[in-house]
Amino acid sequence: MELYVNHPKHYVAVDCVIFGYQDDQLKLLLYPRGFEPSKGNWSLPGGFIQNDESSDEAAARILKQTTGLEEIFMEQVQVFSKPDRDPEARVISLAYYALIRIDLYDEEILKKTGAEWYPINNLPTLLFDHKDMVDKALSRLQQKAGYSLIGSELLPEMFTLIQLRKVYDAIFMREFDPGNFRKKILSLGVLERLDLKNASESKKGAFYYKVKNNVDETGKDRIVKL
Amino acid sequence: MELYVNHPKHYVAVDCVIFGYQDDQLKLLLYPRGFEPSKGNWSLPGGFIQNDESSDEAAARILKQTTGLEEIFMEQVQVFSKPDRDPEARVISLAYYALIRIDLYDEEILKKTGAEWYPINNLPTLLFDHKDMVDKALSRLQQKAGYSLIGSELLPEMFTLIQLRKVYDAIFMREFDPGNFRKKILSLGVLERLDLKNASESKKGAFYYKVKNNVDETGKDRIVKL
DNA sequence: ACAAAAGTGTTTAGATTACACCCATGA
DNA sequence: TCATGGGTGTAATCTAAACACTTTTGT
Repeated sequence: MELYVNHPKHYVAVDCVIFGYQDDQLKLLLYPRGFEPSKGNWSLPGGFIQNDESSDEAAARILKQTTGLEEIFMEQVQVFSKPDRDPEARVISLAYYALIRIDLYDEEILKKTGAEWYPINNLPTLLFDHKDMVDKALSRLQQKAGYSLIGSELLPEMFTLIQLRKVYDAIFMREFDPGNFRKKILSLGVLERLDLKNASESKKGAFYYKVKNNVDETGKDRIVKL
Repeated sequence: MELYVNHPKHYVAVDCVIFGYQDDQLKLLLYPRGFEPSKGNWSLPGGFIQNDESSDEAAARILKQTTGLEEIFMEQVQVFSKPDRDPEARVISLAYYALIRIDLYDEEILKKTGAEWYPINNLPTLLFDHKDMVDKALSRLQQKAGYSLIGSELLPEMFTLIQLRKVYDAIFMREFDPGNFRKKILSLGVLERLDLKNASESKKGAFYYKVKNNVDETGKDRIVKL
């Protein structure tokens, strides 16, 4: 049919805000841009949506290519579409964010591509409107983390409540009260305590927990008052 | 530069979930689809993003075309991009939602196009994935209305607290306690009471209120516990 | 024994909820 | 005056926040 034929087509890109957690800090995976325009700026990993894939699939593909990881939590942020946002061509871009475990990240890729993990509080100048994408992605992450334990995606399968609290400290850029945080999280009923302690970070040792299977964490109680 | 040239281009559409409020109900503006495929289904008003406009501008343009209204509250919902969502061609669609006053809506347009206002609880079969768009838009609206007085966009500039409560009843599909709702809303400090009463809906008459100018309503207190 | 981190308990302030009650007015 | 919605007040409950206290263990 000829219905659509009078309308323009556009390049549609996906850019990924990839969050990791290391050294008590929330970090972002960035790539050096090796060509003009804007050579020298850092950029979010991205790519173009192909004919046979949805945007979710494109985002997963790009994440796989840039980190080696699959089956990762990802979520749409929003579309960035100012006609001149990329001076080279009209590109409509859809931002995603992902939460990954830096300890699973393939170090080889870092070396090959020159990618780096930057602390969220100390980012270099970013390409185009990528800083806006990061800001929006962070506020989405905060929102989501406010009513689910999504922050645990940044940690290994087993983690202590202290580790989890520090992740939340990093995500919300504030310090949660240890006692209150523990009580609040446990009251959600989505964590399972293991018969195993982490002895490496203290003398007494802290119990490991893991997220219960088959638990729909969202829609339950609020973790952080927003 | 030839960097992008190997990648496919796509039609990018904007579809608008247009909410209105009438007869104590939340309603949706729908268009009859007059041609195949899916002739007879109802559809959200939509259009294609042009070369010189952002998606926000496209959404505003489409809203203007279909309702005659300008400067309306609109917000991105999300992208729908399954490769086969439109059987006719690969179309990536970005859903928006808007809140308009039905009383300002141009009746002429209804007659010309066959458009109709449908109660949100009693929708006909919708085109493609438009039902998903509506569901997602509604939950975004609820979320936003949960921490701002955005619901007042559905009412005239002056409204009584009873009218506002009924709008919130419709948005959240539950009944708020009259006394508690009133206290909560007033405690936000974003409404200004006028020296004017609405005598048409009761003997005693209820004071009109309006949203204060220059007040950033968001980020304040929560209205509805989610 | 004691320092240091893990974990528990207590107290207070504030918010939410349910619901009783008073007020103003037209018929 | 009385029925009807508009508007206020209050007690019971729940939650968040601050912070003191107890437990465990390596040195």
